[in-house]
Amino acid sequence: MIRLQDIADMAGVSRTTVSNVLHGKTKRVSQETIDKIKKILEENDYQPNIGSMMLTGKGSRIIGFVIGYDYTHGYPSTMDPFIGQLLASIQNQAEKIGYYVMIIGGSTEKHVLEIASRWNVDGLIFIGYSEGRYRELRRKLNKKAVLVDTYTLQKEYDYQNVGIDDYSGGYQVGEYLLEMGYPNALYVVEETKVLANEAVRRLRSDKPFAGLCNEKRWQGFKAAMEKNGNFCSIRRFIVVPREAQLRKLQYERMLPQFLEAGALGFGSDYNAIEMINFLHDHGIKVPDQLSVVGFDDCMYAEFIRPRLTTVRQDVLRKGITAVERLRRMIEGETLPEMYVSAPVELVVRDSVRRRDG
Amino acid sequence: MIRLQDIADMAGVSRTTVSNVLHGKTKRVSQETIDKIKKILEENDYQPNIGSMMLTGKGSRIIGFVIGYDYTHGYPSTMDPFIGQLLASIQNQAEKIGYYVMIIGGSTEKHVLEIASRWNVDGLIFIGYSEGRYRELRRKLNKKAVLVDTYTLQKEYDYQNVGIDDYSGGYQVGEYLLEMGYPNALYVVEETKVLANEAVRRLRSDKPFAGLCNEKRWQGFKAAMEKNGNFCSIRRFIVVPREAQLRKLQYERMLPQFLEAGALGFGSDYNAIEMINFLHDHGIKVPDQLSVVGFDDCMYAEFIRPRLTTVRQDVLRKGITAVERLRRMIEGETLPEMYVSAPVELVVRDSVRRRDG
DNA sequence: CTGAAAGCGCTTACAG
DNA sequence: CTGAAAGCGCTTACAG
Repeated sequence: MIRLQDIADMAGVSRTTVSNVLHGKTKRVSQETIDKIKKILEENDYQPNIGSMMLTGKGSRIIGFVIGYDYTHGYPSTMDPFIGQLLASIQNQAEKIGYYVMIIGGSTEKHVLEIASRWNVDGLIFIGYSEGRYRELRRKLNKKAVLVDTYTLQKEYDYQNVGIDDYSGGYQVGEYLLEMGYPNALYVVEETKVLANEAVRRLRSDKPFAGLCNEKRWQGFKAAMEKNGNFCSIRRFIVVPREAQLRKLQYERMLPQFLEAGALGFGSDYNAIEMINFLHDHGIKVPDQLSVVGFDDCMYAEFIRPRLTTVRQDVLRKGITAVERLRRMIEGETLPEMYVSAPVELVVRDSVRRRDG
Repeated sequence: MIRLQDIADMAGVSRTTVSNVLHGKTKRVSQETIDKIKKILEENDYQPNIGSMMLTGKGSRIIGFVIGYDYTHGYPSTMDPFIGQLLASIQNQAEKIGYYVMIIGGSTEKHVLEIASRWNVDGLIFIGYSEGRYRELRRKLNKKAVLVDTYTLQKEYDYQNVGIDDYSGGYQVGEYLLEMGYPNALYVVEETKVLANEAVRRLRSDKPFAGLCNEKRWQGFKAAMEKNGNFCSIRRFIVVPREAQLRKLQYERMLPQFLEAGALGFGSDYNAIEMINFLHDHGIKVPDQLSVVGFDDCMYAEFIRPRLTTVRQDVLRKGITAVERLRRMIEGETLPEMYVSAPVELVVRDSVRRRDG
């Protein structure tokens, strides 16, 4: 490794001057010296030692990617195509702007805290964190942060939310199913820690609330269903267990109810695909006997037969935006808006059939 | 953050002594002092500053996870369920033993080199690297390394390969298809950089070779097909493009050939699933008209209809083993074997039908 | 048995 | 306009 000292030697100046040029503190350095040093820096592809940077409190250029849940759909989270794609996108963008991504298994706050302070990360990106959980952490950790797919009520400017317009996504699903003749369609979502606790309580009271994306989706769905003056009861919001076996059991129990409703909106493609196969195994034809809509438009949505009607979100863009916003915060900018929501779009394929008469 | 100095102050000793206790250099420290210091260390949950550790050349506790390809199946690699699961497993295990995982987009060697030396990583885990590419890197970078799913011919002890028994996997597929009445089955694999270049050349000459897992699988497949004295030509090894559109074109072109063969073994579940749907769209029934076998047993293998017959590999275990071996190398152990291959097992489901007569 | 001191590669307030 | 020196938190050879 080439050191600052080496550069200084080559240029015939002191380390101080090189450092000053490096940091743009060039007010009182001659143009000649600047040019000379810059050239040498270039030629030698100088990279400051990270250990030193950390020690001198100049940040680490590390972005911690905190995954708030260990398992989704009963599999390790990073297996989830959505998380995988998001991570790919974040990693890619970070690399482009000279940051490094360190993965933090975020299931326990203590752990996040420990890694973040030990590594002196410059910023954090959270996925799968509720506002409450984040605030808990926030009190003990003063870092720039971007939350992905978390909805907040309070207005604060030390963190940001990057998401998609989940409400609109849910709304589009609701509207479409209504139009296709399913005024009693259900909305099915996999349980998260949040949903399992406080959120459900708040949901039951039909009051406005914040939480994870799935709840927003339901709210949109509900609003669409109610647009002609009908009431869409909270009972049509079905929360199913995270564990695959238990989920299957619940599906079996609720099958008559599903068939009566005629159509199901899902919070994820994964669950929608799972349902399509579950129904296949029970001799029930999709969409002839039951219509199904997903969310995400993951790569398997086009694979499954019938091809899945779903809501497309641009995960790659989400990752890029998250990194970009975080970078700006790290560099000291104050961003005007708290939320960034990318638009979503219903992709109609073959898993919904218009109800007769 | 609590510093070494703070601990020393509390114990009423010097930093040196604390450091000595920390590193087990306790030959000439009184038991009393040791106990006292250890207790304080515990109580304060002391964690040495990483920047200092890096600066004093004591390693970084970083494991670089190098992903050798940007895209698989035309999607970002970390979206691939296999990579995702492997990453999850590595991350988990690393966290358990106090290491940290940094992702390195490994498509260019220069980049890997730069990050590895700048961060002074303790070790590297490579996925999707050919032996040739790794050796190239190896000359400029002296780090402990574990290669996942790369097969090597040379015997060296400064790196390790962790894989599954791909040969056996291919063999099991070949044997099964033979037994089910398909002596002319084909083996279909997605192109990699290696396959596109040197390996194909070597393959054509039917000589022994090293490369990525897919080639081993084909070798096993071929051996099984040849066990009754028949010859299995290299022409039955079909390499298809990485780009989805091109792949589809090739499938269309080769469809008559596929149907004549009656059965296809695939190098990955992804490609097998893709084929099942491709066939569905062309009105061809699986397994009635064409039998299909996958590889990996990913979570979608049970989802697709017909459920996919495939080779199961234990990806989680692979990740754990990779980290464990790397740790031992980092700690200075010399490991006796170069290869670790986990066994694989054919999982028979519904995508192969016995050929009549 | 224990501690003072030098050094890792950088930054920055300060002196010239 | 430029550089000598102190300091970040740790390790380690060395002196006592």
